[in-house]
Amino acid sequence: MPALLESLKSEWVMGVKSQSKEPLYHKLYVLLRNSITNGSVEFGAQMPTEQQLSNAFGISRITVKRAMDDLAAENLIARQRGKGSHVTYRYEPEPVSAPLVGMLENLEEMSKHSSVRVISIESLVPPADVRETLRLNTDGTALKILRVRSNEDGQPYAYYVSWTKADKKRFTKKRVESKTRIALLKESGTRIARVEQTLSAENADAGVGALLDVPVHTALLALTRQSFDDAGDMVDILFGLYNPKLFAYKMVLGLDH
Amino acid sequence: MPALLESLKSEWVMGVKSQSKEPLYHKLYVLLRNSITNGSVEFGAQMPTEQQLSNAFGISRITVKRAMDDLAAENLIARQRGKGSHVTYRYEPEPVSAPLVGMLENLEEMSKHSSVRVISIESLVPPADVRETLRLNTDGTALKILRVRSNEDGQPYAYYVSWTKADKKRFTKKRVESKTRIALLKESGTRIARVEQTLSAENADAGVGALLDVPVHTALLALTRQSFDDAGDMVDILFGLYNPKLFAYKMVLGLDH
DNA sequence: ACATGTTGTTATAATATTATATCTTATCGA
DNA sequence: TCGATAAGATATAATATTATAACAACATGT
Repeated sequence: MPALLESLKSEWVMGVKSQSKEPLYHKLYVLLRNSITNGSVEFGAQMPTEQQLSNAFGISRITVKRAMDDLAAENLIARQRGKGSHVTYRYEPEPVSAPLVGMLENLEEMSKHSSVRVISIESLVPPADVRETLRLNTDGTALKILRVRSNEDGQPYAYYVSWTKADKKRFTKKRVESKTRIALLKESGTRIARVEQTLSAENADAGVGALLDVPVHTALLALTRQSFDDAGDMVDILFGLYNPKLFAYKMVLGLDH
Repeated sequence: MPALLESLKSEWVMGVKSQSKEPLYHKLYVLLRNSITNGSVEFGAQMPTEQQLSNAFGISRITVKRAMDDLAAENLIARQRGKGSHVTYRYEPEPVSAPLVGMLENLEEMSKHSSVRVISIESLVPPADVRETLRLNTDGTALKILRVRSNEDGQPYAYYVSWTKADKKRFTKKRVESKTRIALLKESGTRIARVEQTLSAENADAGVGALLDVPVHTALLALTRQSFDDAGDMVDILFGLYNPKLFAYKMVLGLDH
């Protein structure tokens, strides 16, 4: 038996017993995918045949085929009748990314090179943590705005949820897409005097994953920005999630000591 | 219609159209769960009844029931015939990240409330990307240090990999654990004049996950810190991964305009 | 006791998923 | 051209999932 097949079989008998519930074809798919993406099987090399895997693992060829088809659908392998399946994925030790860098100083600059799509604007009852900090109008609602920001290539890189203590009239879709929320607040007489920001990280859920075009569970850079007016009252809170492949937060510090 | 139900309905019509494929009962479950865990519905409050949700959302009561049953199975609500379903989950406004650390100014402060464990110190040939930016000594090696930082409760919250252009003699395990790397560099005559930091996010792999005591794939706050001396040469590069549950990066900005 | 409101139980139809077998077609070397 | 290797196509049986309906049982106020 070829060394690769031997190695896979060994992993298979381990993995099958531990992880349960998932269908066979999917467990096999994951196993094979890992062997490709971690470089165990090199670019261009032939995968074990359906028959080989079927025999070695004791499952039907069709089930193996299903897993292989899934790999092909992800463009990890190319399949051909009579020839076999060959790896089309090129293993790169470290895919270096050159993300768009945002600095505090040039938030306006940033918006020049990107566009915003407003998903929704609604007056809703906010979650308790927001409700507590934001002082609310009589009906207990605030303006919830969902937005996605994309770069010049049309790739979405940021997802925002904001809660604003403001009038719905001034915040039409059009206006929000063309101006910053801060500017709109200014119009209605609210001046932002202080901003607190917290940077953290969060996993993408299905919804955000779809909007930012990243797989579920991708690590995203998370920003919470609380804006306060002159009186020290919070008038706006923004939660942002950034695709780290496309956006990173850079700062330069000068030291004296 | 009650405000809460109104609010939920609004979210429902949004979410159902965008997110696809998942079964209705699960989408509803997620929607309701969020409204509970984020505190929109308070502890003890009565949930909308199955009939109400069924009518408002245009799905069968049984499907609603399934979602509610799932909530009950998670002990988020208690259900009772004739009475209704009531929230049993107590919303806690989450004590915002314990070590809230700002910038370089209070790095020393931070180290007072935490401890460092050095995993390894080695002179190695760094990977290509590090090697390029760091100007190296004759033998082409740099000092690679792996560390884990824990808070006062012994919980590990940061994992560091650093590459330093320095003498191994000065960087013994003991010394690294008691002093900052910056201070040690200072001793050897290297003064840090400028620092560039980039914040991003990264998924925990198995190794880091074990060290930080988080599940694989947890989103971690990722920091890259490049330190430059007077001459503008980079003398140190640090890659840090932080558990966002225990550490967040906070900054306060005053606005003039 | 009874009407009303609310969840629990049981049954069921439609569809999707999972794993299999059988037959077909393309590739390539002898 | 033939035989050995591969993957593709079609069919199918057993389950699981999803969404529904109709009826039963409990809680509460009048």
